[in-house]
Amino acid sequence: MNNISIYTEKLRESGLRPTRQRLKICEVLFSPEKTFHFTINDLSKIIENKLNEKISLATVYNTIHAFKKKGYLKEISINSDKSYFDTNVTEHHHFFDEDTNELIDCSNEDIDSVNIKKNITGKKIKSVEVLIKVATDNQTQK
Amino acid sequence: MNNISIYTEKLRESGLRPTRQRLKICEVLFSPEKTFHFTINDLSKIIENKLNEKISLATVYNTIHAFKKKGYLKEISINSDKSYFDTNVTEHHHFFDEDTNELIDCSNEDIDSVNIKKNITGKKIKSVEVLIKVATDNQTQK
DNA sequence: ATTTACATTAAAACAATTCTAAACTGTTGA
DNA sequence: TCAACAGTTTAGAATTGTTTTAATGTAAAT
Repeated sequence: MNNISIYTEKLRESGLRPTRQRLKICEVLFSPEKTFHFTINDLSKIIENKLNEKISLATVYNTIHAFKKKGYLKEISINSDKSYFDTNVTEHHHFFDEDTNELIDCSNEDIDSVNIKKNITGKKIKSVEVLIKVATDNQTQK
Repeated sequence: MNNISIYTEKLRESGLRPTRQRLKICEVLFSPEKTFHFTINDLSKIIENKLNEKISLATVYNTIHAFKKKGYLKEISINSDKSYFDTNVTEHHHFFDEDTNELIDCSNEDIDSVNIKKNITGKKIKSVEVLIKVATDNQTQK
């Protein structure tokens, strides 16, 4: 199965037809061997610059949201001014570098599993994620 | 020391003069015995309804940001569409109820301390916070 | 081919936040 | 006392990220 058919499959699974624009989006999201974080704006710029294709923002938003809903992408809230998405959809932790505003995956082996002793009555735990804020030593906490 | 002078002190510490409007904001933020979470909009509404005072949004934003900068408030990012602030400025964890969009403090005794085995080179850990998303059992993960 | 459902797009609408410029307030010092 | 000043408040404008709209375009199914 080549990449195009993988992308087509993912799009169909997400309830979307495989159009030229959407396949370009897939190319950016799913061809790199490493997972990564991005904003809609980042993604838009990458497509425009590297792939020489101008896709309207509305299409990008629609596609990203469909992928998120299906579970092919995951949204991460670090600061409130924009949304970050993660191509790593497994439950995992993050470092956030306050100097550079960079978000870095934290491998699950690098952190002991978190033990929660008490839960909210009548509720089930859906996810447990740790955010570790880091900065150079002289930096004050944000 | 009565409340007003505490508020005056906090404002001065944050580089702000104690004006009528700002004291009203302090009254909402710092008089309750329990810490709580709020959005700028919440705060604005509370002041308008309960305290019978209409304060312009710009003033609310400025004051809140000065308090945040000084460390009297803390910003929490849960979802990207709005900013939540917390009057509990200690390092602590949260439950987030996906059914109600409610943010609930998790007492430090209810969770074992998180052990991070590996850090980012050249960086110092500024904070480690856990976010536990919960929902009723039949709910799917967001 | 024609029909139909879905897609793309630019532009408008929207919501949260920030900025601006004018009016206001309180303090200071002639 | 009151003029001058520094800091404040405010409404409204501007900005930014996101969503909606409505017109046009495209592809699949009959």
